[in-house]
Amino acid sequence: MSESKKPTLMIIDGHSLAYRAFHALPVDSFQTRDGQHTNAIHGFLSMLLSLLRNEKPTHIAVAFDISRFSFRTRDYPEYKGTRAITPSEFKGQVPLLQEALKAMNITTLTKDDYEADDILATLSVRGTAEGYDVYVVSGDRDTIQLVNENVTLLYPASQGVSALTRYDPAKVREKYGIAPEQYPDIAALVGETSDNLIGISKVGEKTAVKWLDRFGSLDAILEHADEITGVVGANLREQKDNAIRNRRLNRLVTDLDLPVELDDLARGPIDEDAVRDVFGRLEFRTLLDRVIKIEAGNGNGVDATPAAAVAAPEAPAAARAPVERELLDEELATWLDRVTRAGTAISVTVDVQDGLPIGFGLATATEIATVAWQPHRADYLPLEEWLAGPSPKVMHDAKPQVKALTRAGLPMDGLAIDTLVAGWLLRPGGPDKTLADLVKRYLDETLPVVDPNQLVPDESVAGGIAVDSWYTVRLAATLVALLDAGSRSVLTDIEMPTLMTLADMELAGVAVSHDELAALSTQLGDTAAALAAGAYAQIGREVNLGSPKQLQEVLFDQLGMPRTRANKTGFTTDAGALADLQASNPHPFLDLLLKHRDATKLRQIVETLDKAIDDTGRIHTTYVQIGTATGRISSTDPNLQNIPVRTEEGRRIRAAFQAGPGSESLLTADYSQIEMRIMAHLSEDAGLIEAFNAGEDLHRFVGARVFGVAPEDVTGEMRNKVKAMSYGLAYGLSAFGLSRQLRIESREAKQLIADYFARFGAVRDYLRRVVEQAKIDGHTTTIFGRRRPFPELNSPNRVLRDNAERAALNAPIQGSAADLMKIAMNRIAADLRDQDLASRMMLQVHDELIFEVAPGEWDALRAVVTHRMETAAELLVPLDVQVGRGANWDAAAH
DNA sequence: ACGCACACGTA
DNA sequence: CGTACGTGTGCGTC
Repeated sequence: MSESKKPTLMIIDGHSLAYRAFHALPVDSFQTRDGQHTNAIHGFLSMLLSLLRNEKPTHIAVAFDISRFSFRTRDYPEYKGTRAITPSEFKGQVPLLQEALKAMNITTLTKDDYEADDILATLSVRGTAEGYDVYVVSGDRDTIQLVNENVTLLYPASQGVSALTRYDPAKVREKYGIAPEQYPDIAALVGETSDNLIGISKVGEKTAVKWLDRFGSLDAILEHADEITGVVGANLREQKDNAIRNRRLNRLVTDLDLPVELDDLARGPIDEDAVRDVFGRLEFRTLLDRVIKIEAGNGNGVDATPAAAVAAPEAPAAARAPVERELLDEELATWLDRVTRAGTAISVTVDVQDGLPIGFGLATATEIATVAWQPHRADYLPLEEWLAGPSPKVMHDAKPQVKALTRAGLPMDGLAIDTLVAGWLLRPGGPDKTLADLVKRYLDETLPVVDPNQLVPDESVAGGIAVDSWYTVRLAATLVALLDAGSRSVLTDIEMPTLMTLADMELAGVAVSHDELAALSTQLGDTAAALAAGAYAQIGREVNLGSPKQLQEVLFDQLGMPRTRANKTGFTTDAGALADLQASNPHPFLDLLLKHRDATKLRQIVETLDKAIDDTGRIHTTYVQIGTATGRISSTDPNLQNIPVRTEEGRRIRAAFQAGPGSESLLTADYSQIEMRIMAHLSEDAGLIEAFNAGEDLHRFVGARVFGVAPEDVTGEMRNKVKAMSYGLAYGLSAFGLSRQLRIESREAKQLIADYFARFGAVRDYLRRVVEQAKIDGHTTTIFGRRRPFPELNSPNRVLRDNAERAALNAPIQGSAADLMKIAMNRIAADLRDQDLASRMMLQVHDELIFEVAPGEWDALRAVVTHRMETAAELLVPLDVQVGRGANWDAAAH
């Protein structure tokens, strides 16, 4: 009757748990006198001893991976391809751990060409067959499939290895809503980031479970894929190969040929001498005592520790941050002095409230501390001096913190690493937007967060700014190790200075006239209302002109117009299609609708801008430094990088951006044809280089070559054609696209491309080369070393691959231009400081900068700006900068 | 309240 | 079937 009569088999995934321990425990705090790191061994053994004491297995084995290569990587080379390289501090600990296990008489198992998980699966099946209670201990979610009435999974809690969650079938159902054996079907659909298995787009756990409930299995889901509606259904049909592959790879092998029988795994007496020897070398005194004690309890049946029967949970090991202390008065100076002298990296997190600092979290890898801060208090002087000095600071998402410090009159210097930016350089366009995201991905831990709704802080959750700092400083080390030299120099030489520059620009803001915007809004509103009334009169009823759905009814049903290009919800009503309709089926409604669209769109922009004006009459955008995959910055809240310029009406909005009080004018400076110049440089095309060195109109020069006429004989039409071609090149334009844009026959477009490349062949060679090299490297690289990964270049899905190819040929061009501009901005900002100029950089629109000119500084500012922009890099062609001056943004354009 | 699709502004 | 973004609206879903 008693369950304890049944033998208990415990099978542990050694690599996965040791690796978790490695990240959970500070590596610096666990080393022997001669420098051997031991944190992974310590964490693993500590957990093992708890398991032995609490679960009392009669049989036990620990499985290890032999290498990162297995039959799965042969099947799918990208399998686990995104895993960070194993740190050397970890690798060295594995053999020592195996030695310690041997001394404890615990069998370790490996199997060539398979993973530890497969060993776990095989033993778990055998154990069940032979009547064992089985415990599987693993940090790999794939092992959930092994759970059943006889098999329990012990899975490390997010924090590290000190707490294990017990998964029996009921627990699996509670957590995932499915039976354990269904888990691989879910995982196959959703994908598994840590294994680099991409699932079905837009399908998360919820959707996958819903489908599984409806159809019963992955196979059935795929069979009935046609019955699933909407975008996810389409994605499923398109990407079903992903799911099939994932399912193939996440199926664990249960019939491995292993060199042991279960009987061989019975626990036997430890080799006490060997244990003393190994533990002695590892300098594990406390652990040695625990091993001996457990052995005593195990060996003769006399339990020397009755308390163990109560099964008090193991005290949490150091899987969490060091104990936090608050630094007061002179402690602060002493602490900073000691830590700075030791040369260890310091992370600081500024507690920002309402845009101002109210406290600080400080951390090294082994210590964390908090400091409350109030203005004008002498006790904080050491901290303020440290902040203002060059001592290297490690931060996460530093920009808002730097801004808060600046507002409080605390300048900061010495920003060494922002982990948010470093993570972005590793995976630009990736999903990691927060500290928690990065901690999860790179440390494989869960960032503790204090629940802000909790009135009484939960003491068991060690969260807060000091803990954030501790995670940040550990993260920084991992990220820097993962960055290649080029990316590291981009981080240090370009991005960190840019962060400081952007902080100043955001604080400066730009003066915008509310009066002008208000007048414009009223006028546009009136225009829109009149246009709408006219449009309604034309169709004899009122519809919502902003609703594409209703417009489709009007155009195609009521007015009987020919159908336009299809989109997901029917037929497009975009401006291009409406213009085509107007040409083929003229109708007053179309014209009124288009004009109404223009007016309402502009009014919407005006309204958004007006709302963003603060009480000093300025708009402060937020630049998102990690906002793009190419290296550009983006702008939000409001976006000041898409202010209209092409139409007369639109330029009236620009005119509302003005030189603020106390300044004499605005200065705009932009790079002319920056991307074409970069293409000339990268391709080394002699013709294109000559075009830029000749100094005449680029498109006229190119047109003359392409059409074989003298430059003065290049017609406007010829010029337009080559202009479209030149711009399209860097985007991967096709003959089809070119013919559509220029509204010419595709035969003519093909001929134009042929003629173009006949004269500028090196450009074509370069664009091909970029893609080929990216396929080999897996990434593109800018002139300055910025990388963008392109895993989809080798995708079997042609749409995905073609899209990736176009993005890949564009990335070095757009990215190098972005690098250039950032370098120029940083140097200009430095010059403004060094020369004590009061003029301020305010806006950046990718290839354009806008400054507010302080009285009397025009000449000095113009000189600095043009010089720094022209010399940001030495290319094979000159960099041309156009400068304009005016009372507002529109007038300052040239 | 939220997410998606559309449409459209910029370089 | 041309790259890179952000925002507002409508509309279906929650």
